[in-house]
Amino acid sequence: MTRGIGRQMDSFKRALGDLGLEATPQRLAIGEAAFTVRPHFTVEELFQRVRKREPRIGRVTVYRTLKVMMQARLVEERPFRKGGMLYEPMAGHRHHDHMLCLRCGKIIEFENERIEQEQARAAARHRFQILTHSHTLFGYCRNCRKSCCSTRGAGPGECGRNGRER
Amino acid sequence: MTRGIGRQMDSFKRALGDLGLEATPQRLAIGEAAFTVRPHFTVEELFQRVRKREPRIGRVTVYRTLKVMMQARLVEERPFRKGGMLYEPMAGHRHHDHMLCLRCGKIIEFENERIEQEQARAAARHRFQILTHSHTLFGYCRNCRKSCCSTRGAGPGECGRNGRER
DNA sequence: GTTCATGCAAACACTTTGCAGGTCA
DNA sequence: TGACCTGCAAAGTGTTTGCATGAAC
Repeated sequence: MTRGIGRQMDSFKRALGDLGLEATPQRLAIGEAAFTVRPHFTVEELFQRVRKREPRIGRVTVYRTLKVMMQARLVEERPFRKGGMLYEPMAGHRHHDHMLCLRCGKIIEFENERIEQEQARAAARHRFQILTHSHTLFGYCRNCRKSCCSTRGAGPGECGRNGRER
Repeated sequence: MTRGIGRQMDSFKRALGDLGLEATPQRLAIGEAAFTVRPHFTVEELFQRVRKREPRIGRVTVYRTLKVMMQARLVEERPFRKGGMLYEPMAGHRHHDHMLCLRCGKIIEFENERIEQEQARAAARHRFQILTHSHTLFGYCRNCRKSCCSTRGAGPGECGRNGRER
């Protein structure tokens, strides 16, 4: 199931038009890859995927196109990892937040309407206009907390190396 | 008012001892600077501040000491900005989350007990053990939303350059 | 032929690593 | 002397920029 990639591509093409940019084969290939690759991807993953179809494409074009897609709000940038962003396509997704396992790197999505409401209320109280937000819980997932230290006080990194750290 | 820097330094010294590390003048200077510099600082800011007192200190030592302080949970890393982390001392602070103005770079702290509760509930539902979390709203602060476009759909960067972007 | 987009290489910013020298018991 | 720590320089990583080439109207 491709969760409406046609519609997402249509939005993308429309966005390109709106911004006065051409729908080049490279941009379309990048868009298609971004909408079909796994839901949280790095630039490098996207690049590798695009390369399979368009071997002559450059990393730079991926960066530039991603920036366009962000402007059009078709993807969002997530500052999960120290070196390098994770990207996430927006369309066809309900809004959600994330739990990130520090050991195995697993990403769990969750949604909570009450948090969204409280968040909006807090912003209103400060006359702050929210454009986007990022809410991420870092810790250990169901599996990793078993095989690992289980006291709350212990910091990550004390249980041996984890999948995402180096 | 220095919000208990003596106590924070004590915790730091204890943490160094616990980790089998020596309380060298460099480490202590970095600790002191970290606890007295503004509440969200970059490595560079901390480095410059430490340098005033200890001109011969190196950037590397700042990085290394910051890592120790993170292990001891005396500071936390915040992935607010694209290139480079922001650090925040923990002790003497009640827990809070952040609103970050994309135009002027202003950081507003807020706390909301109900969000914390819901967050804990969501984690429990997934058997996820939270070590830390990051909850940040990106948008425009009270002042910048006035002098700027005010439609929700417009993305950052369309209103002229902002303070933190380049 | 002009305009816009691409892709290489280089530049850039942040962080980590290798290693020689320094400090202190 | 030995253990640990520091600081320089270099390497590593992710991202952006400069510029010559290339494609499309």
